[in-house]
Amino acid sequence: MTDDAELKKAGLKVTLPRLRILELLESAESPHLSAEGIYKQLLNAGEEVGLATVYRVLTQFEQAGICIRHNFEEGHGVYELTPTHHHDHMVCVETGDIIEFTCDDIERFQETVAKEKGYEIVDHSMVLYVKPLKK
Amino acid sequence: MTDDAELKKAGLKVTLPRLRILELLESAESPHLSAEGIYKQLLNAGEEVGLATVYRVLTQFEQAGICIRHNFEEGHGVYELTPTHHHDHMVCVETGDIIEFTCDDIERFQETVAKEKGYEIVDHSMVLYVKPLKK
DNA sequence: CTAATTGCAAAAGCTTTGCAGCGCA
DNA sequence: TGCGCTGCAAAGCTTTTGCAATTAG
Repeated sequence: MTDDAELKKAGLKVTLPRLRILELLESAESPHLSAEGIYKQLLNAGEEVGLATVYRVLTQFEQAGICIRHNFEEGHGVYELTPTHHHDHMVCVETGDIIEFTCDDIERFQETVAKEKGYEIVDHSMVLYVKPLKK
Repeated sequence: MTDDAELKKAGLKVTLPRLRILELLESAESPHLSAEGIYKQLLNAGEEVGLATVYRVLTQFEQAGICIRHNFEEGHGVYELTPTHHHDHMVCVETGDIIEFTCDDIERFQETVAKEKGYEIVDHSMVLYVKPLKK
């Protein structure tokens, strides 16, 4: 689906700020971006956009299911395109690198443990804070 | 260990605000408290304390290992006494209830998956957002 | 045309910090 | 006594909101 169609499907008018932000999220270089980061990249690229618009668009994208927001312990939100396949994250405490991973076994145990307590899972967040293994 | 000794061990002078905050954290009724929540409880109890002091004391407690801070997706930090036995949390999206749970199997898989990526775990946060099972 | 969208500036919410005075050891 | 601690007020950060001007459809 084109970006254009994606926005229309979400009931959003196709505007330049929205297209640019969507493109940034889709670009492979930095799949995890903060609002501030997106704003700065747009400014550097010569786009005229307000920080408030970035926040508004990201919120709309999130509600439309286009992207999701993480709250790692960094003091600000981090956005990524809604993954086709669910995954979780490790954050390297030394480099700040964000590593994606999946673990079906863990998911299965999460379901089990929730059921034991009388609940069903709506969503979950799992972040491993890690450091590189010594060689 | 007495509260008094606990503070001294952390290199902190034994003061009224610190004792009161430590008592609140230890009280079984509300093991998960926000800075604001602690502040209000102290005011209601007739204690004279500043919100800034509550934040400072909680930060000191955290650095001393007395308590830990969680960042659930509520827009503010939540503190609890450092658990003797590690556990994770479920947050009920309907009632706001916080349920503690442990799952050794999950912990084991986390170690494994981190090692596969060339890292070792420093810390982790796992929060399941759940809703009650329909009967 | 007209409701949606935008940029700017102001404000809001949580948390931290500067500072002068107070209090524990 | 002396350094740590406290309360208050002010400032910092991320994020949200009000508003008038602009724009997509």
